[in-house]
Amino acid sequence: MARRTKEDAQKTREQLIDAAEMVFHRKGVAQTSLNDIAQEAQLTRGAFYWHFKNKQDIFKAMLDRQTRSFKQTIQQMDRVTGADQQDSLTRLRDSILFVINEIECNPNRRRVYEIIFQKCEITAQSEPIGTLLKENALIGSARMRKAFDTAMQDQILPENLDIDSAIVHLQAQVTGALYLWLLMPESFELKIQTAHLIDLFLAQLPDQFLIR
Amino acid sequence: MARRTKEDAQKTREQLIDAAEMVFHRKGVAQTSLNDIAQEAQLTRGAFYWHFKNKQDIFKAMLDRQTRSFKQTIQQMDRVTGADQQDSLTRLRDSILFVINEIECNPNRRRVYEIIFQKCEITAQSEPIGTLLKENALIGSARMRKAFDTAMQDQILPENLDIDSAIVHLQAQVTGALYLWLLMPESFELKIQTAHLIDLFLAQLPDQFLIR
DNA sequence: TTTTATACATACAGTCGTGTATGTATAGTG
DNA sequence: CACTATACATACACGACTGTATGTATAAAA
Repeated sequence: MARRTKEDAQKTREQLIDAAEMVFHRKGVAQTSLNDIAQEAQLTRGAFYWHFKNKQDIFKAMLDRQTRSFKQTIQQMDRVTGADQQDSLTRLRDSILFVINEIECNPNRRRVYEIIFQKCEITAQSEPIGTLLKENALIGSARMRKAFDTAMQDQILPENLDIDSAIVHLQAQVTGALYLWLLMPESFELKIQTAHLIDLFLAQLPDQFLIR
Repeated sequence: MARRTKEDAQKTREQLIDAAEMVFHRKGVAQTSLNDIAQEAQLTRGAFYWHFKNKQDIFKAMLDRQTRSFKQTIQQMDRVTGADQQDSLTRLRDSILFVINEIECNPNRRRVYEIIFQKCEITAQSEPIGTLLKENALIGSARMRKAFDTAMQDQILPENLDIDSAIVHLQAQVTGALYLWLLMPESFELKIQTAHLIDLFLAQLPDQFLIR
């Protein structure tokens, strides 16, 4: 073995991240040694240290890759769904269900989400995972807020809707369903129940959550 | 220092569990060494190994203590709430809010729940945490099922209610709210929003979730 | 009162993981 | 073509943590 082309090097970097994902998922982040990752990728720690500073670094790289890939997928979906003219609430519904479907059916995404929810520790010294989780939650609530705002402008929702409460409720429902399903996938059908959840929520939205 | 009475020994055991709780919460379970725990308790690893087999063992002991204490607290609450005759749904509502209030306001419970949700890894080789989480979820859903069943017998709920769906929805809502609040306690008021959540859910329960 | 088991503290050995230093074949560069 | 930087593999040094062995003062038992 010896020096490869730049493309080869990029490939081994990806291989290392792939391997990290697998081992993190199998053993948990803390219980994974750099040797575990290198072995899984059929490489040595020499290759690892060439591409990454330490475990923290590859963990961050893994999350970054997932985030970027997911954002791209969602953008593609937005372009498709945004094209046909639906009301903003239906678009919100569809995009949430799209995300849920991605996590359920795309093994890579599911693996990373299981790592996030179950296989890593969120502490001050183990950033950036805590920050990332909060950012993701904020992105989600921002999207919901946007949808509710435009729905109010379009007279679909009443003026005196308590948007903040509505966001908390919807986000809690979706997050909780995802969390429970990742913990016990056999206990219910994620897509069906989530769809049901959102539909009921949106149906009652105009009547409930009113201020005063 | 030397040998103490049996009561003293029991006390040091509790001190060690207390210390473990604190350090687990601060650094995460995996990043905590047995020396960390002993130091936090103003003891040495000698004391630790007298009372516990290893980190796994004290982690389990910590969870057991919490579970037993929580069950006791809930039983006391049940006796009080069970005394005055309310319908089963209101009792379910009150007991869920009681649990939520305990986790929010009792620092020990909150700490342990933050450990469970954020500061430990759920893997096959790090049992019993995964099993405990699933058991807890099952206990919760069993309580809900019981409440719904008696409510149906009391004609408060219609016969053709889809209990399984209803349980999933309610549990997802509560779990999600708790998860999000423990992650971002500043983002919303847990008790208020959870109460709102449950009330809306119960209000729509007779009309929605019907089979067919 | 002597003895023994207890409840720890201290000391030691061994393992494992990390980070770095060094070696090396080759792709790229002038 | 010689040369250099790259992309790794290998080797080494070090610390940290674990588990156990041993020491010890004292509560409890006899």
